[in-house]
Amino acid sequence: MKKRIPDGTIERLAQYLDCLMELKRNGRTTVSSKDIGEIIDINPAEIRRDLALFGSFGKRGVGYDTDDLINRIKKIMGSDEQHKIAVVGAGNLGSAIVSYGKFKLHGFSVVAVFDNDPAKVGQKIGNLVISDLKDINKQMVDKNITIGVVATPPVVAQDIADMLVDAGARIILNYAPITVTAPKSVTVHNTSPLKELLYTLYYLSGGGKRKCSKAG
Amino acid sequence: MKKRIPDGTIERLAQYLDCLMELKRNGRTTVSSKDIGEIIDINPAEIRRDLALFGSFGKRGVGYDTDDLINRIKKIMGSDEQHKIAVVGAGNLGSAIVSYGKFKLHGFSVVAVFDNDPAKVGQKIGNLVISDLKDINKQMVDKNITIGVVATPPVVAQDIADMLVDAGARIILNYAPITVTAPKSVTVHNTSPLKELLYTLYYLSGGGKRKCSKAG
DNA sequence: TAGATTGTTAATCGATTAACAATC
DNA sequence: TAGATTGTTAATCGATTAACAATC
Repeated sequence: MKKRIPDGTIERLAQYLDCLMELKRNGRTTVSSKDIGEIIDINPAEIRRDLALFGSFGKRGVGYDTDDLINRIKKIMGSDEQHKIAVVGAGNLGSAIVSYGKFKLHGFSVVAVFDNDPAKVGQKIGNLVISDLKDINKQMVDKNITIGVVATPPVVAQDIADMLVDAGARIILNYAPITVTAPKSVTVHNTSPLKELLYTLYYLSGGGKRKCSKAG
Repeated sequence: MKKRIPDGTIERLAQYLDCLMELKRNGRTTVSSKDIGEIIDINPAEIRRDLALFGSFGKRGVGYDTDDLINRIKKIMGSDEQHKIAVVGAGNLGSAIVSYGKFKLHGFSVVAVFDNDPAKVGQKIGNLVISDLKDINKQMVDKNITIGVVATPPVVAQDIADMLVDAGARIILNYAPITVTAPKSVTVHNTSPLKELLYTLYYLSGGGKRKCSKAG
């Protein structure tokens, strides 16, 4: 099982998981690669091949046990464990992320929000109290937070990312409209509505026709 | 020039553009594929190959004229023209998107925000007045809006997407935590913080080490 | 001219798909 | 047993990289 895992496989795994959880809610106890493939428009052979990279989870002639496969994929992705998130920036974007409901389903929970605006510190988003940015180090260490979300204006985004890394973040998810960097040991994901728009735009302006739902 | 353009090329084109605009701000009037490649960590041959799909924009022995290449790529992507955006949902997420500063640089402008909450209609986000959702059709047609952004709770996201399509949207950018669909003639991009997190998570939990900045 | 860098062809690499024996 | 579907190998397809002649 020490094969190299393609990036594409990881993206698809997240899709399979989403699809399986939906099927589970609908009461399906067993699924085949054909079922999944039809729903998310992926070749069944590719699904089996992706899964085979990690082991052999199905029953020939039958398919996969929905529950079992969900747990397997969660284990592979690491979303079987609890992961704690700190959000920096309590503006509109930060508030939206804190309130985002689907994290819990996948073992993520936002346990801290920081801002440097004294007017905001002490206020609440949902039932989470906004903390002063200067407490970031202490709180992240105390609460064992591994994921940092940057939701600040672009000028300070890199500084915030650095602070998060110093405080022990292993993943940085940056929503500020600028690319931030971090040491190799930290996984940085720079998201931006702009990139997504530019990407889709090409297909609008005569470029081509296609299904469109990339990770990210 | 009627080659099939790989999806990867389109993603990279957006990266090149970002990089070139940065270089331009720094006063660079000429760049080589090697320069760009070093900055964004992409093989120079791949950059030249990507560009060659659309024409021949450089000077041998010299490189590319920064301004010229920016304009070429903008033209290819369609971001040389003005594109109008309507945002549905004037909550935290919608507000964040409306306030997002980098759109203008690339020819996008948010020209309408809708909500169905009477308390919000008439209020302002920045200097844009929130309109009643029932005016969506009229406004989108009148203003010739082609891009619709869904920033609503998940339960209504699909309905909103349908309304946007009816009103003439050619691109739907969905930020609600559910997958929405649309007719083939419309490009849908479903974004979700969750997908991004799941994707990066794998690399945290022992999966692998990598640079990480996919489109979207 | 000598040096640099393009545009493009050919070689490599990796990912997707088809096919099928194994087996439930 | 007959039908279905897996796991996996082999074939296909596409994308990346290396190499280099063209040329600024």
